[in-house]
Amino acid sequence: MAETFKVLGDPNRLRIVIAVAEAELCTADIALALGMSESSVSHQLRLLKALRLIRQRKEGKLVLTSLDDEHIDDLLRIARRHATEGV
Amino acid sequence: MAETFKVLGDPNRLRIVIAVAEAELCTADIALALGMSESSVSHQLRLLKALRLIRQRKEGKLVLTSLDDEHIDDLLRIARRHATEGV
DNA sequence: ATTACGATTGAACAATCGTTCAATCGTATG
DNA sequence: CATACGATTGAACGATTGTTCAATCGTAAT
Repeated sequence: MAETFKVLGDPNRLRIVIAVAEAELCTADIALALGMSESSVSHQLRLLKALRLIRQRKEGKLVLTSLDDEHIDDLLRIARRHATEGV
Repeated sequence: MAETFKVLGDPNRLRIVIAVAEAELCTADIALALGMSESSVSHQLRLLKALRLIRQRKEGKLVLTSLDDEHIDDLLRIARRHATEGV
């Protein structure tokens, strides 16, 4: 449980999760969209996958990443509400 | 948002949150229940309070801590389900 | 006023973390 | 086969983190 929260606790990792929650993206596009290096994105994707926050499938030489399940969406939604409501 | 997740991402802090989700506790009792030093608990409570995960009220020389709102309970429930379902 | 005790604080330390860099792998395409 | 490119990996570095320790504060009781 703590590990699930911990991976979501890094700003860049959270941005990755939010990005792939909206659309299935390849590693390079995530890096481009967030202004990160591909290397860094790849490192983080491995962590996110290990904790089953994301799912990955290969298509040619691209690796496409998307959210793993609905729980993650729920976590994002509730955390956003909590963070927002404080004004 | 990331800070909310981050603060729940430390095992001891998460245990504190879970403990006070079940009952309103004073700092010393949390320390006793979790086998932590009072100092460490106090440091972590300050963080948890800063991010509005917990609420505190004074009663004599005791400081009683409880969960701040329902969102936190929801986050705990969903994260537990996600962590558990992987078998 | 003194004692006792719960609570808080700040400094310091070891441990963990996230990024960068360079090298490498895998797979299409020329 | 050779090239190009997306992706991954491991080592290394600086930065951040959580705990401990000692000192201090606040309040209630003697």
